Amino acid sequence: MSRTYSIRDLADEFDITTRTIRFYETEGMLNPQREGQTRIYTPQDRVTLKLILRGKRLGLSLAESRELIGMYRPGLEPEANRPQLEKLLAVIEQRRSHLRQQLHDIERMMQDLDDAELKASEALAALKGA
Amino acid sequence: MSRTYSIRDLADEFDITTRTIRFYETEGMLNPQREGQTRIYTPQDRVTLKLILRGKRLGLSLAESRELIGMYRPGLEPEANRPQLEKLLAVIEQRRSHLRQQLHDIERMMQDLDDAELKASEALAALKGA
DNA sequence: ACTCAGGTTTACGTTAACGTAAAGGTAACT
DNA sequence: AGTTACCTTTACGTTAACGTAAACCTGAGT
Repeated sequence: MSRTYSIRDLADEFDITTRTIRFYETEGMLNPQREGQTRIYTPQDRVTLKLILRGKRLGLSLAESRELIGMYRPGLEPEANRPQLEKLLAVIEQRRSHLRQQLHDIERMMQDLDDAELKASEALAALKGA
Repeated sequence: MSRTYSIRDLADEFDITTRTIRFYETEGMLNPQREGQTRIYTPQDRVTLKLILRGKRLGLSLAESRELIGMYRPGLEPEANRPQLEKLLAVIEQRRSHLRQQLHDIERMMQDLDDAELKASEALAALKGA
């Protein structure tokens, strides 16, 4: 019922190359259906791709993204066993702490940029005045 | 007057290898003094290194960090010319927008992690109950 | 004199994440 | 039939940011 996407559809929407999408497939992150040779992507695939790219923007490796994305795949061993789940929680906590560190860095960086911008525009103003 | 640092001091403090520090030097980001062969680092150098690493945590390339750090070097052409300053402001604005995007991504990621954590601990609880 | 723990240069190796051809299939115009 | 516009696989190339190893110096301790 729900619509499907060509590889170009997704490449254009997310502003990446088709090569990139095929690469993610060889890395086992996507498994599109085939119509003959041609790849056909479901909305599910599209969501997965979106998650990969979001992770990428945050500096995660593909391997790391794969770990996190694994959790969003329903029906992939619903009765996951305890050790796996516990490891999962650990990963989550570690990731969260990483994000906190990033937030902190961003705050300080923003502050530094404020200072820099101030200095720069002051210097510009001084030049105009001269 | 102010103290100095050996390459090991800095490597230990920031938990990186000496190779990394030397690499940053060949990339023109550090210029320590020499005492014979041996490198001697000033507090200034230490700050520069700190900025490099902060940028790295945020996913900046060394080239990008170098651009930003250039602004913090006092006495390096105090009467910087207009085009340079204007480009600088542009870089800052672009960087700021990138950081905003990252903040957004982090928020959504955190939210997703919240959901995932909930699911995981629910699954764990269910297992314990069984 | 010897060792040893630091430092140094030089240079080749490595990994991730794709880029970039090359060579070819297929469906649809014209 | 020819060209256009997609898609495909295969495979070698590339860049950043270091790792790793070899071969060497050098001052401090024994």
